[in-house]
Amino acid sequence: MDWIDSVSKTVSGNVPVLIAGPTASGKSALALAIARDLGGPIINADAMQVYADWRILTARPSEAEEARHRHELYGHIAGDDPYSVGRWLRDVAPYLEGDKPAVIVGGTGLYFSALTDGLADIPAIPQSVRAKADARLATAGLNALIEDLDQETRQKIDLKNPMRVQRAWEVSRATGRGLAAWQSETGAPLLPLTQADAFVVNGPTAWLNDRTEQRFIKMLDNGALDEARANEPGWHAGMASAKAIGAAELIAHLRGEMTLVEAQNAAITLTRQYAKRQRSWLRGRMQNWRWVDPAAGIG
RNA sequence: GCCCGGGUAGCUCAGGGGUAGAGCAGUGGACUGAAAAUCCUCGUGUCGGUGGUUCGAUUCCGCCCCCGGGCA
Repeated sequence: MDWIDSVSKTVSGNVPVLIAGPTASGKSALALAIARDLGGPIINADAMQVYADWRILTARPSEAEEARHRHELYGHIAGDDPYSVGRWLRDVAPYLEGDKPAVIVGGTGLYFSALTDGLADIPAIPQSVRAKADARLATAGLNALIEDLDQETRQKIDLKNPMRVQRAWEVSRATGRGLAAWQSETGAPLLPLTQADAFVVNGPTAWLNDRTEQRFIKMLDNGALDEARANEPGWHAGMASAKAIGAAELIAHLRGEMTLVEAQNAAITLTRQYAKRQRSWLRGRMQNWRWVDPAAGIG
């Protein structure tokens, strides 16, 4: 009996199953086994796998896999359509109701935390406000954005982080209220942790790093370059799906700006760094989840 | 064999008589709508070896070893 069977046995079958973990940890295989047992759909909780254009590069389930079992929220968003945690929460909500429990699996810690801890009910920010923020940042600088914030928000966020500052600025500009005020009114979560079977799949760093490397090589074998070739014509670095690790590198290679080996090495390093950030999030915020180590057996 | 350049952190390299520093990699962390994003923290290493000069050498000098390039 392998680790997947061991873990599957501990699932109650009455509540949704959550499976988080760093890339290449083996969480998809666990999700498939559990979903088959329970009969419910597999729901994506990965910020990049929602995009349609990089199936191979983002390690999305193949068409064959999707034919074998029901998968939702995979590749349902166009690559140039900005997505967000908020949209994801609205997307998952219907699947929490089914009579057969859903298995929600992915590597985006923020999505899971928003699901089980709640997310402030802030209206969507119009593109025009994002554009204004971009312009102000470019011409007046980060400090100008910071000066526009209310005191409470200024104390709450990381002022050295341009994205956090810009987000706060956009919220205040678009809604007339500070981000901190909104967040202090965060409502109850859609799915409290107590009403789910939650697992973190994680192995030793060296084991994970090795799998990360093997997996990228496998992606190339599976046609990642053809995928890049297909995406190249309309591709631009600013589009939402361009953040998929390896996308910019493969495109650069196709355009003759780097060798395939360079592209591969860069992508592998980027993936390793990403997995480290994932581990950091999981260790910090998923202490109450059940930790499973595929390299050692059940945790 | 001779001449020139170089041998300094895992890698690429800067520095320079008072025992050394950046970038990258790596580490730990933060993160409530861009999150595969974004941001913060952490740098002792026989400064190739060995003799000498000096109060003191990784830094100057001699010899040796290795790597480039050039001349034969």
